[in-house]
Amino acid sequence: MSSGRKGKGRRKIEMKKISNESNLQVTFSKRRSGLFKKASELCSLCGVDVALVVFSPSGKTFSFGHPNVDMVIDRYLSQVPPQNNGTLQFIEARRNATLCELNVQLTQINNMLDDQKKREDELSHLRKATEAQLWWACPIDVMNRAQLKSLKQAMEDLKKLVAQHNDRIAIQGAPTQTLEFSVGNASSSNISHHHQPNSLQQSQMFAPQYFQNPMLEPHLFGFNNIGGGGYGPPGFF
Amino acid sequence: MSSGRKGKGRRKIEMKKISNESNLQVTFSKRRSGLFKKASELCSLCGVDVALVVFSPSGKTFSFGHPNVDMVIDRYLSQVPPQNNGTLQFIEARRNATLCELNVQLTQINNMLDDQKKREDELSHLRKATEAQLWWACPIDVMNRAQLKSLKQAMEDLKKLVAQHNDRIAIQGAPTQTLEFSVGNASSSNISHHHQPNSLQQSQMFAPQYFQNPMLEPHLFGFNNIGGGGYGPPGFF
DNA sequence: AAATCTATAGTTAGTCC
DNA sequence: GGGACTAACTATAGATT
Repeated sequence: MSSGRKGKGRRKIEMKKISNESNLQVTFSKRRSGLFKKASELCSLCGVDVALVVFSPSGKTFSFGHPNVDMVIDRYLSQVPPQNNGTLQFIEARRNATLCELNVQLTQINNMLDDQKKREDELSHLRKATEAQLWWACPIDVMNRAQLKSLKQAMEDLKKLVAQHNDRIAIQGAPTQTLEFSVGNASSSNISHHHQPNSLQQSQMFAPQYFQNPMLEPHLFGFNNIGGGGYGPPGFF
Repeated sequence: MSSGRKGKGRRKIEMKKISNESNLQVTFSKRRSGLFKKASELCSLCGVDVALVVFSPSGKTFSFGHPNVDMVIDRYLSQVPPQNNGTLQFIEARRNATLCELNVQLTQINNMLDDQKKREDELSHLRKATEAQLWWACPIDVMNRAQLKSLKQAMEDLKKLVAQHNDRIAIQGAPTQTLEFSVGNASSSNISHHHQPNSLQQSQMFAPQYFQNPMLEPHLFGFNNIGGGGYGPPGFF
């Protein structure tokens, strides 16, 4: 009774995507639980703000936050935007989604203004005609026309601004089933769901992951030692 | 070899906020590392999307995400809004903060447009009247001038609003020190920093935590067993 | 797919640099 | 703050029900 007993108890596993579907599901559940527990413990012990969001392989959403997810996300988002470069520029994508509506409205406004301008022109024309007959008419209408012209210019500038702005906009949709549990003090648990018929969006391929922080010790994770292509050398952890 | 040796090695700790400052700091660092590692492992093993954001007691931001934090936040945010009811309605509070201003501006713009339209109508009316009967009438010029003038004013205001609007969209506030590490496959690591002098915003008091998910087993954590007030019974974990 | 079990892999509290 | 150490403590892979 010494060596052969390798079949029982925890065994080390390679740190790569689990191929066995059902195995993956089990591991996901267990580790998800562990992860959320750890996060909660970190809050409890250190009283820090934490947000954790996990999408299951089947597209379900799990999240935890102290004081709550959105608070933390907000805090996070409010400090990231300055980093408008490259990868992070889409940060406000969703924010801009609504902006898109605003742009639509602005466009409408522009259209209306154009119409107006047209009518103004008509008016101007008419007045001109009138003026032609009224020798004592004042030349102010010329002034008016000039004003209208600059006005139109202004509007065009405006339009350009909005267009630029619009370029920055991206949108994506897809609601998901979500459910909340109040944890800890049970004062304000609220539960709500909505449905989302969308199927899982996980890519089988791994996209690169990012650590973003001032001093997360990469060496602790050994990530800086990774030479090969995978997520990490087998058994690294 | 039995009882006295309590001084060395890990000891169980109560699951409540650590009072000793420096102790807390150490624990925070260690557990933060562990948490991020676990999160990363979950990604590696199950290939799921994860976002994790942690604010240190001193206000520093640590984050991890697969494929990256903002992607996941975006996904998360894009599914929560439909749930506009109750507690969660404030979800986009901050996000909407800026949007709110924009809406105010739009409203103003719309109002101005309405005014314009009204004037348009007046004008149109007047023109009709003029056209119909008084080809020799002069007063329209005056009318036109006044109306056009105010119109121009309106447009100028509008332009100003839009300009402001644009400024605000470009960027606001508070850069933060942030650093990213690419994890796993080292293809697109990008690193960037900036500073954030903000001090810690943690409340010493714990606000309630929330779990938000479809089936995160609360009993696994024992949270549903909590009768008292705290985060959990001492030694539960 | 979830609850339980078990042995073990992995994490971390306390302490010293 | 970070690294190293040790001994405990915890999480969990795999099997079972």
